[in-house]
Amino acid sequence: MQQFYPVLLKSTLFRQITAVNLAPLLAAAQPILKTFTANTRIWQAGEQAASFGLVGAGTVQILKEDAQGNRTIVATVAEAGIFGEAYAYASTGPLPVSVDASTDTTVLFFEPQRLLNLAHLPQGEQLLSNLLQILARKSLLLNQKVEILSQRKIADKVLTFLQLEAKRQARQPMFLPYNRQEMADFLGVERSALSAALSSMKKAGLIDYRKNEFTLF
Amino acid sequence: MQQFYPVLLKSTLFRQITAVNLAPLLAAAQPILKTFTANTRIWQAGEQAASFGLVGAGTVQILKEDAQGNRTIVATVAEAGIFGEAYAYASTGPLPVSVDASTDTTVLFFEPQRLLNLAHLPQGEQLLSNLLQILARKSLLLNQKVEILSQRKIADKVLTFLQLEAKRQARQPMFLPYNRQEMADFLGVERSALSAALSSMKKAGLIDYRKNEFTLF
DNA sequence: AAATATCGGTTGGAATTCCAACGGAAAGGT
DNA sequence: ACCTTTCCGTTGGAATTCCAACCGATATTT
Repeated sequence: MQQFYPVLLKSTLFRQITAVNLAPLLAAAQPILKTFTANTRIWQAGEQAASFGLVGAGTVQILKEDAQGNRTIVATVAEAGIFGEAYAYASTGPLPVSVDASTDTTVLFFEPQRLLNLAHLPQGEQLLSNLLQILARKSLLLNQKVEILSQRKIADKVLTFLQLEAKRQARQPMFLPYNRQEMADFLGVERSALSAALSSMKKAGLIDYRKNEFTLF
Repeated sequence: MQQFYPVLLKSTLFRQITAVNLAPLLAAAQPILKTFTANTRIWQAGEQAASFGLVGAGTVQILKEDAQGNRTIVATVAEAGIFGEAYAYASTGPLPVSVDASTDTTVLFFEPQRLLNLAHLPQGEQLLSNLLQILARKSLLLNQKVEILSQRKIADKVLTFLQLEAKRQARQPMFLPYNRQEMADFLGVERSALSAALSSMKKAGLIDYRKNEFTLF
């Protein structure tokens, strides 16, 4: 377990926890450590998620599989990231998504209710505060995504997206961590339609861009 | 304050808290009680939300105001409901929405970090568990909304929406708490286009409905 | 009961987006 | 340098949605 201390200390869940307090917290939290080889399933949609995972090493992918068997990557979680926390604390019904190890992976599984008992330990409240912050920020991000997807025209989706992104990065021009296809997927539109909308907006003087570097006027 | 005990006891925040434990928890949480007359502003978009509110009496509305001054009702919060918890615990930037009292209203404002100190009190952990559950379930609801809005065709939005609703209500037929206009707003489409899609889906034998009573085949 | 308002389905043309295909530019591999 | 792959803008026709308008049915009001 000690081998994962550096990863844990840089995770959002253990943010601001000092090294000396980490061991007692972990001793009380009693995470279960499991390893997975590349391209194996960690959780299957339909299971009950009684715990949530922290990626100690490797990378996992959250997948949505529709009735026809089409796979969609919902999210990628890298080292020090956590997954399943919303399902674990909502404790409502089976998982609607599956989780795969995309590389050789080690996951620390935490029992949600056990973390609540840590409040009396040194920095136990910090840990709970981190957990609340993680869930709260996820809600805000999803709220923003809903706001974008609620726009009916591609140009409006782009503008809403860029306005939020400009606030987040607090600088112009901004660099988007997406290529056109990924950006189109995020906005819920066709890549070619997005390209057309972007060049028309550039022509109209609303925005400027070159590759992933965008300016909003 | 005692007058609000019945409301608090039926709120999701104090769910499962017994009457005898309520007073000590409130004494430590020290919510600030404020009253508002109908149609007055509680929070203005742009402010920092340092606390979150629990509606002790009345009803409040969460509003989004765009650059042109158009108001959109994002949510309505009734007695015993809470608002602003995600912004309070995310502690990230100014409010993107405003909050109005739609009737004469009393609000209890809680300091987010103060609730973390309650863990050692009787049922203090229950309170934190409730808080985590509230945030977690909000994330799941938003996830579902994103899933619906990501569908590009109205028929697919309707099907996704009805499938999720059928799971939630666990019975057929199901009753939707929306009229057509509200349903169209929720799905992010035009009312007339929704009506057309619904009747075409009924003709195709995919669904059946009469007013708000829907069946999914 | 009559008048009024609300709600939901329909319709037709305009606007928008999808979809498949193509091609040039850039990046990566051998 | 050559080949291959990936990325992105463009194009044209099909499909879908928007938008305004209209209508009948069903409440609601007076």
